[in-house]
Amino acid sequence: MNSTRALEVLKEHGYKHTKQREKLLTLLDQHDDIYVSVKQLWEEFSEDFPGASYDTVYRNLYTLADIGILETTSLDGEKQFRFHCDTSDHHHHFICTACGKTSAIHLCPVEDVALSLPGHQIDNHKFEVYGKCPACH
Amino acid sequence: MNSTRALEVLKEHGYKHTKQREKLLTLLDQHDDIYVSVKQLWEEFSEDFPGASYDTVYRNLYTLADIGILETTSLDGEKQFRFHCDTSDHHHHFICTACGKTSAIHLCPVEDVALSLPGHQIDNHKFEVYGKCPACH
DNA sequence: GTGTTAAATGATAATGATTACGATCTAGGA
DNA sequence: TCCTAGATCGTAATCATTATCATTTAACAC
Ligand SMILES: [Mn+2]
Ligand SMILES: [Mn+2]
Ligand SMILES: [Zn+2]
Ligand SMILES: [Zn+2]
Repeated sequence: MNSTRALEVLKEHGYKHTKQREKLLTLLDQHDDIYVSVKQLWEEFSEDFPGASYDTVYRNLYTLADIGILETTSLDGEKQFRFHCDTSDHHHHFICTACGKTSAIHLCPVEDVALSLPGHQIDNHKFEVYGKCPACH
Repeated sequence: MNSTRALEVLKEHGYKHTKQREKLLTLLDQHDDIYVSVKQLWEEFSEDFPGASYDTVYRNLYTLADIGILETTSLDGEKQFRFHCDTSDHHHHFICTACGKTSAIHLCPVEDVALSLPGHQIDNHKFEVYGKCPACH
């Protein structure tokens, strides 16, 4: 996923094309494969839009996540955002706790787990590996 | 882990035996294998200690987690606590989103993942499966 | 291009979880 | 019993998230 495609998806969902959304998507493009917090995006956003409402950044990030453009995780009780992966296969991520950079993990144990939990209805799951990426350690 | 053993561990770490801590551990005993929020524990706690400080419950839960008596997770941005499992084997949990009840998952993919991530330093990982337990669905 | 309108933004405040702090109380040892 | 470090209480600060409403603007019809 990238900002150009994201603007199309926004339009498909009936959302307007605003300067603010374009800027936000550009920022997300610059953090490719990296989880970024609302606060950091708002700070970078504010350089172009001084006095921008925090809520505008916050609300748009949640909108983008809602329609599948972004994916999210929570680190230290703070929500983080990044473009949704393009690959069609189900996978998970290694997340660098220093820079937020992610690496794909093409291995998911949830199918095997389901077999070992008879009577349980599995709705979703979370598998994340944390550490330092090659550049950070 | 249970309240009796927990009181011993507290003493081993130089913490005092207080009525409040005893009550808190009793409450945790009553929620065996179930994740409970600070708020819920504080409400139950307040029945015996009207006007109890929220901070007392909160601080003690974090103390107990620090010294390995409790384990924690975060659901909807709210921290949840339960007694640490007695089993010595590394494992993960299915968590019922209706009642908090957990079931052990004796399967961890992190070793295999490490092999597929050369150059990455792996510090920790999270694997949780969510859904409805047999009693709730 | 002009006007219309629903959506988006800005400004600000409310909420809820977490954390901090000083005064008071108390467990546990001398 | 007395002393004191640690624990609790009462209260407030902090931080992320969410809500509200007046103002602005993108998209569309004319
Ligand atoms: Mn990916
Ligand atoms: Mn367990
Ligand atoms: Zn998976
Ligand atoms: Zn594991």
